[in-house]
Amino acid sequence: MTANVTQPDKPPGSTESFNEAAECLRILAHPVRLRMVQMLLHGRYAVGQLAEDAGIPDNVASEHLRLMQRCGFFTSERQGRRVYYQVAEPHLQELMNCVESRFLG
Amino acid sequence: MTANVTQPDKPPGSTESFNEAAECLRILAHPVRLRMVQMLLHGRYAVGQLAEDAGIPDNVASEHLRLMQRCGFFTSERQGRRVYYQVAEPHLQELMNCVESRFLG
DNA sequence: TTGACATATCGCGACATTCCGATATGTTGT
DNA sequence: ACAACATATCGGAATGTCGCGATATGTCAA
Repeated sequence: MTANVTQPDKPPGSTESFNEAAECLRILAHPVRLRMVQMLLHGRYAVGQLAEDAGIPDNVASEHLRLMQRCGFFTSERQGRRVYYQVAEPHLQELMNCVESRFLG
Repeated sequence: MTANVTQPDKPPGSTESFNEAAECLRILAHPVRLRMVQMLLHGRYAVGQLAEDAGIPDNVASEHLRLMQRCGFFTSERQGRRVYYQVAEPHLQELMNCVESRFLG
């Protein structure tokens, strides 16, 4: 038995779990996408509204939203000409709280 | 006054703040770096130990650690031939809790 | 000083991300 | 049908990221 006195307890977590977590954080790690998440946690917005708020063209906003939809963050719902996005991942609220308390509080 | 009934309250946050937050999350958004943060939140480790734990060469580990040091996550302290890193950003614990509760719980 | 160990740095190729213009699809009103 | 609007998709260019090998720096023991 090799007694390692200094560090006996390594925290658990599989490689696969860290890959998932990292991929999820990578999606979140963009200023425009962060803002969109924050907006959609507070209300109901369509693509054009989010684009205007972020100061970017509509197609770019659409690409960001599609990316976040594909990884499960959002769902979308068409209503007339507009497409409204909404938060689908419950942990986004908690994560955003951490981010806000560090950078916006 | 233009009354927008559906969305009267946009959440606050400057562009600069979102840039900072996104940059910080981008650093965190890597499986090896996530694991290193988790390890260093639980104990005291040197470069070689973290490299072995993650299954990567020492120089690659050193690069990841340097990156996280430059953005304020860690500080380092030489002790003999080894260099020990430690957490310097207090919000890392809270952020890691969020990540763990979502992906490792 | 020499050799072995531990960490850090550099240059480079492979790959991913981001944004843009152009174009396509879907919706509404006339 | 058509035109105007809203969103989505595609190709490509610029930029960034990642991991590697090679090499440099720092430390200890003999």
